[in-house]
Amino acid sequence: MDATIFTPRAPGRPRDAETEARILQVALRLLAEQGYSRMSLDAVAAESGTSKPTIYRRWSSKADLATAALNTIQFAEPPVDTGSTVGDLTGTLENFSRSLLRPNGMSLIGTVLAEEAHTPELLTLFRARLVATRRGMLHAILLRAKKRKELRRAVNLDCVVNMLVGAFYARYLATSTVPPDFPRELVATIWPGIAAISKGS
Amino acid sequence: MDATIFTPRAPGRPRDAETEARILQVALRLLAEQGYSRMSLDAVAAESGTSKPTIYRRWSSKADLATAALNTIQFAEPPVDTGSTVGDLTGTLENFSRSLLRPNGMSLIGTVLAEEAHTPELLTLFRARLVATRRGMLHAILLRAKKRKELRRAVNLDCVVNMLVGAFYARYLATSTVPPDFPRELVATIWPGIAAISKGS
DNA sequence: AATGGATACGATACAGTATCGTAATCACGA
DNA sequence: TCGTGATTACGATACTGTATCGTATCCATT
Repeated sequence: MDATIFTPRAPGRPRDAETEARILQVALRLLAEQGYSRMSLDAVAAESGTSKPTIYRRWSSKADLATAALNTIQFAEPPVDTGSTVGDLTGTLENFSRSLLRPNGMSLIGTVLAEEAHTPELLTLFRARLVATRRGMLHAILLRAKKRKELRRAVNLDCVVNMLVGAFYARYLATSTVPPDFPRELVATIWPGIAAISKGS
Repeated sequence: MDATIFTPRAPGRPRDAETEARILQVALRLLAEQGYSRMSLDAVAAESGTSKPTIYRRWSSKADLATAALNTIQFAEPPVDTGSTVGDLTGTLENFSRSLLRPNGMSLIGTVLAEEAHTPELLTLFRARLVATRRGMLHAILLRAKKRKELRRAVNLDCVVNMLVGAFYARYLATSTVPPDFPRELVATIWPGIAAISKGS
């Protein structure tokens, strides 16, 4: 009885799913490379080997296409599990660092922030799909550690997450680079301040 | 013999210095509100009560005007000196929080990041004028503390600066808000990890 | 006499729509 | 099995209205 099982009749020529994927892929790249307002649908159509009407048949506006493109970003990285809290934090941050340093990773963040006033749905979606996911992973690691009594009771987990994640933004804003051992250094710097028992440095 | 002492001849009608200031002020506001590519010179001219040729007589291009506008941001806040390292850090971060929450403070950061590929001079200037200044103040506070033996010897000061500053970016990216006691909480969270002697929590 | 400012202009780019001929898929009938 | 028509998607192109950057022309000011 489920319409998704007995495929409902499709009267005419079916849409090409590959075309759809190609458009979204190009749109996401241009969004990151050039920012929202510089991303033109003419360019998206040309680079994806299609045409504007084909795009508008699928998405109702530029903003609609942009959010759909953002929505295709998949969070492929599985949760890290190294056995130790420090290792899990470091591993998760290393994944973060890689995705941030992907070409135009920071530009994409800049774009959604810059468009907050004009196209707020971009930031909303970015939050729900990427920011929240990443923060949730870090938060889960810290919460587990807290339940194991590895952390001081008074530690504000959100505050720690903000510092760990934000350090990458600050570093990039200052230098456009992030060294490979940055995640390890971050964890090493913050751990003595949040760990339950302060052993020797 | 110095031309700046004996005012040099002014051949024609002198420029109005107030006009210049008004243009820059409007340009900076629109840059933050709408982003670089949406900031139109027509709007700048209209809102500053002047016209485009008047703008182009002073700055050679849109990018030139935008960088000049960025360059007018003054770092009025004096260095904080409360007598204690924790107090200085907190006070400096509170200043930071205020400037960040000024309307469109984060949008401006987003714009310079998003424009990194297309108009890199914005990010370069933003770094030199604002990022470096703020980081320098925090770094100085930490370095002074280190010389007073208040910090562990192994602490990486840059790393701490990145975490303190970055936490604001991360928080804003996640929620678009920063609570008033955020600076205090940040310092409270990181201090036990970097202080030389760990006293009771 | 030389520069200031304002209006108007040219050139270009963009979002979104319309049209045209073609290709793909289905339903139906021979 | 083969063909025919109906229906929808497709790429290509052109178009409309608007926004934009940067410049030229004109009069006012000093």
